[in-house]
Amino acid sequence: MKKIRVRFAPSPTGGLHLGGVRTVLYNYLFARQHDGDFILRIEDTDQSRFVEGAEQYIIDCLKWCGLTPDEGPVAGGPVGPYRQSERKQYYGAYAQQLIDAGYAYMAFDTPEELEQMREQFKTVQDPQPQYNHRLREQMRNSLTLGEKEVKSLIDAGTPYVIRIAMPVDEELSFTDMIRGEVTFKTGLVDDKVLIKADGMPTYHLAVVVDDYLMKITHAFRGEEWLPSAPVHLLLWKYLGWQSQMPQWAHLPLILKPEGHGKLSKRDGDRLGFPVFAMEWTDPKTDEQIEGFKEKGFLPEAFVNLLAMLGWNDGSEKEIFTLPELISSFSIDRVHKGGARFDYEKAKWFNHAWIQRLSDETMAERLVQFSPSHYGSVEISYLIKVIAAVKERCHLLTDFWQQSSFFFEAPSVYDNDSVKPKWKDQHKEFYLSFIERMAGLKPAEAGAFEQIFKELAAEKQIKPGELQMFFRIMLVGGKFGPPVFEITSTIGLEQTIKRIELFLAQIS
RNA sequence: GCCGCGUUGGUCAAUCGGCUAAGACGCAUCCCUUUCACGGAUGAAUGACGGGUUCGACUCCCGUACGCGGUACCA
Repeated sequence: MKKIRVRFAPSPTGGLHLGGVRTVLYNYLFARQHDGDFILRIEDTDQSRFVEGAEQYIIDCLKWCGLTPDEGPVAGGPVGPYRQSERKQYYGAYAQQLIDAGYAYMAFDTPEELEQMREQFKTVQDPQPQYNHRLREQMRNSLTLGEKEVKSLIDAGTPYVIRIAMPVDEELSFTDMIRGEVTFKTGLVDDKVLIKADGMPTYHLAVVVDDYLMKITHAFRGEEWLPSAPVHLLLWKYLGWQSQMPQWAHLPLILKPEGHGKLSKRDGDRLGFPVFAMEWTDPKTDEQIEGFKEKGFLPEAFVNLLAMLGWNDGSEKEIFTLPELISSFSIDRVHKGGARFDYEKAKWFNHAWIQRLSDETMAERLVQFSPSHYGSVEISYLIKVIAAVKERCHLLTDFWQQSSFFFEAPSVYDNDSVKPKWKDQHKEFYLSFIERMAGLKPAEAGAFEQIFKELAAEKQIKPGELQMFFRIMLVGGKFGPPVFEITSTIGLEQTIKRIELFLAQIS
């Protein structure tokens, strides 16, 4: 049985960004495809960084995307607890085991001393000196201090960290599911901290211990973790678990649209598109950050577009449902290179999904999305309206501006487009049009067009020009579906009323 | 600086040695429509560079350049 985990650490500012959701998505697809368990782990490692509500937020986002984990802090499961803060007791013993075996050591250097060391050894060739096999000889740690001194420091309650002792010159390699074989030299990696002075493990120790205890078989993470892979590799080896090491896949990054670096929250602010799945309130600034959900994206489209950013099935198919993704996804078709995010294409996906979903489903979604606009609307009417306007909507928020006139008469008219051409004969035309329509029964709404055209012919006015005016009477401006589609939807009474309203304000 | 990973049109990308290099987004022109869209048609636009290997290289190898990531008691 495969076990695939996804882990999340609450970032200092919170929020679940595109790259994060895509990592979960690929994990999820892989798990479903191989009939494996999909496990959520919350890494609230550092209490000072932990953000209130971040965990629930992550769970809500995943739920919205339809990527609900099988096991985790909410669902529970056999290898819990799933929150790192509740697993503290596990890490210390393993760290001690590493020290005893000579694979790790205690370091008593204060932050100031570390600072000083970096300053002192900084050169042009080595601008960021590392705490590594060379420098550790000169620092205050259990390798350089005598046994007695170490003991007295510990007895005195001196804070210390536990660092891994990276071998001087070994070659390490592993096979990444996406990248193939990747090789590192241990001497070039620093002695990473495993346990911090506050006794909490760092990511490096925590992932390894947790993945082992939880019997994780596969793990996906962002490419930014690749450089620390040798540390994790060594930990698996030193703890004697090498044969049970999970398979890793390092996913390519999602890049800024125009250029340089990873996509960040600030890019969204700057360029006017969301980067989070759902709305997030920054706990420090109280700033509310709109997510894809609030922006008017369908979860189906969101998942679809994310899946295609860095993967495709080799065919021309672009629109995939989640079940289709599960059956077509394959990890070896995931790209190695990062992909720039393109908001225009994202909207195109959403447009495609709006057309794809049934009008009934769209009605439900719209009522949910904007109860203030659609909550009290008759559903059968709403479905008709959706059918009339959906092809011109890219976002859920487009619906109201494309359809408000189906529910209420326009409050402003684009008179600039009317006045230069408006003549008395036009007014006469519409007055007689009202008269003729008044004789109709409400059910004969379909006859409007015929009457309109007959009357235009009688009065010898071009129907095209008349339609322009008619449109503005009905919707207020030059937009919306074909006019007679509108009249037959809003009905006889409304149509007459709107003509009258317009005539009253134009003269 | 060092280490790792990348590099096909503006963007997402197909191609696993036979290429006249797909498709999509975006863009342009035209058609449809006397609205805004949708749709349809057409078009402009791509293998970073230099060496190999090979009958043949976008595809394999080696350099160079460029980009990204890492280089924290952050994840």
